[in-house]
Amino acid sequence: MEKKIKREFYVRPTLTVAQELLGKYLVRKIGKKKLVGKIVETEAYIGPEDRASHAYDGKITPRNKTEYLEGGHIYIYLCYGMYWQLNITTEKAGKPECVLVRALEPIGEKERKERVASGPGKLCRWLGLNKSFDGEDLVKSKRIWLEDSCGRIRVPRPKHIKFYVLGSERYSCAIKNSQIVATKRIGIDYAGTWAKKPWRFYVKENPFVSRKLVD
DNA sequence: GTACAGATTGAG
DNA sequence: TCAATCTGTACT
Repeated sequence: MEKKIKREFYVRPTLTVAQELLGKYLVRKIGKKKLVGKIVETEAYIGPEDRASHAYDGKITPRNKTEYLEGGHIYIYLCYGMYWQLNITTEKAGKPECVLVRALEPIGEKERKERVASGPGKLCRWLGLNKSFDGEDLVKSKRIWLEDSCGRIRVPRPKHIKFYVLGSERYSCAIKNSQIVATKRIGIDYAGTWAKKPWRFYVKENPFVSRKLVD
């Protein structure tokens, strides 16, 4: 039933993963309820060379150590003292590369219209993510993972109903190349020439991308 | 121990 | 345009 995305997907070049993550479904299970969102915006952070990366110059600290895990793990940290930032590691263990998930299009009847996950901080707040997810393995976790499609969505329900399915609508999972927009990354102007790299990717004209620099 | 910046957000 | 808010990191 569930088709979790496997390790091989993540253990690849970061720029490839960052683009192919667009259109994938992030599933978060909280008790019996599931929250699902389609990834519509990402940013790539590439290892010791990338001045904007927390692993710049090979730095390893208590905060960023999970960034060095094998692809498919979560690296999460607190920013500005109040917002968590969800990153998905890529490449082999020891390579500190990751993809920052910046925005989700909520899937489900009620949330569908609201921009509750349009921004890296909002997204973590919506999904209830925090430090306890640092190092979590998306390939094995029972509380958060990714899927290629979301044909059947279970949504929060009254207790007396076993569960119900929201429509039978199937969403396409792959975003065509022509639908992917690449821009410079947000909030890292201090990174010199690295700040200019077009390593932010989002789905063209999608209303759920984060507020800044929308099309 | 103390200082300070930061991969943000929402209100004004 | 700006303040909220606090951890990690660098320095004394």
